[in-house]
Amino acid sequence: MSIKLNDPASRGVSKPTLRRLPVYLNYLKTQAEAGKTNISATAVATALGLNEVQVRKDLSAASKSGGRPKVGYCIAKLTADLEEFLGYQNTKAAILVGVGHLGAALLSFQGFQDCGMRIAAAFDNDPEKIGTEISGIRVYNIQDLPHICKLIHVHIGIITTKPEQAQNVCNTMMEGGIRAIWNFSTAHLDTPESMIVHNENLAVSLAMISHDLEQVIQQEQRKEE
Amino acid sequence: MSIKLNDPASRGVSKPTLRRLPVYLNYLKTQAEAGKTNISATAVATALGLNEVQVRKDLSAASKSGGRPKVGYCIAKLTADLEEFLGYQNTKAAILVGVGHLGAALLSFQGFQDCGMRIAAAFDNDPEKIGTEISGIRVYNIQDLPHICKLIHVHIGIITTKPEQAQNVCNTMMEGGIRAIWNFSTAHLDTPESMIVHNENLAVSLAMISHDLEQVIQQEQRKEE
DNA sequence: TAGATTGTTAATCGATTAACAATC
DNA sequence: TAGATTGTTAATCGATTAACAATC
Repeated sequence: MSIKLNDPASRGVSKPTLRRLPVYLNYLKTQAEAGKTNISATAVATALGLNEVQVRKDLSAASKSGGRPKVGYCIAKLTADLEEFLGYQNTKAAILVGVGHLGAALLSFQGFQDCGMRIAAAFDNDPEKIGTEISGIRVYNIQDLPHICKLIHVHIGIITTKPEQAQNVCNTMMEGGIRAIWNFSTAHLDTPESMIVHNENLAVSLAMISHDLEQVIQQEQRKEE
Repeated sequence: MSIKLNDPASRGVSKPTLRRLPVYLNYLKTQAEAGKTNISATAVATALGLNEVQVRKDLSAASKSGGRPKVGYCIAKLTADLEEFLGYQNTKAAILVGVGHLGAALLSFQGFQDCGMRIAAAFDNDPEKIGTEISGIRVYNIQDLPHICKLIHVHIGIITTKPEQAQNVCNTMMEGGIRAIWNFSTAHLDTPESMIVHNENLAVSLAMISHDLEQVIQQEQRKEE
């Protein structure tokens, strides 16, 4: 295997850059709504608290139209460029397994459409839930997953089950031809290298917040002395 | 200001390391449940698909008891060390604003306790929601936020409102003495440098998944030629 | 002792930032 | 023209990985 999988660098942007692009996109939308038509990389950097060279580099990597000296970027064009780069145009179907509190919340979340994703079906093993609909999305029996997946040509699988069930669900998803897994459970998934796995681990975020918080508080106590 | 805020390096671990620690911790728990008493950094690295030197460095930075050559780490001790390092012992109170689908899901989430966080109160501006309880957590009027915050000595604020309301909520939280914000809205928050802000942006995750997926699919098509 | 494993010091790699030339 | 801004090339910084010495 010559090209590393999971490596966005193959299309010229680093992972950190890729992470920042949606943030720029979001900011551009607020500025467009505020009635602005042009914006400079400098202004974006200042507003978001980032280094301006970094922003410029990011934008020039993802935008094909580019900006003009003294004028900056046309917000409408840049927005379109970023959306194209991020693939927001061609909507990708996804399935979700585990219709608990979090699963149901994601099914009801309206923001995915704008990012080019649509949850086509949900799955659970609870007979009470099977056959119901949440925000217009039908909940199917988990056993039907491989069959239904192949039917609707879906590549993305979202796991919102308990950690104990996650690996099993993951295996079932692979059977159904799922290529990328968005894992909201804490479980580490064992997958072949070709599988894309993105872990959305709340414990990780919380750890960072707690740690930073402790730093700040300790620092303050030191100051008080 | 001599020491950078928001910089975990001040206690000797880099941000990437800090992100991996909860992942190790989680894996250790599964191994303890499986009846193992000792584990080597090598084994952890292999299981999680990480570089073994990286794991060893991470563990030696966060563990005070350390491992023994040929034996590895005592899982129980290492677990305790990591939990202490991450501050899971002393439970931190948090408040949540925005009791929609996602907010309610977080209120019902049982996993926070294990990570040293407890949501003490929730807030909303919807009269239908104010006064109700979700998983035993009372929903208060957003107007009472500053007052209640000062009363219960809380440092962490969780924002699960619509993006339009996020900045306002953020300001109210600062009034109430909140020091760290866990922002689940897409809005970029404008805060003083001393404020800790952690953005949990689903669009960012989705962008990474879509991008990786596109890479893999394009690569396959190239192969088919 | 031999070998597995730890923990550290040095080399490499990649991302950020600084400096600069180009241009409207 | 002058100045703001773009986009790129070079320097710096930090994290990962490799090499190695220590130890049970």
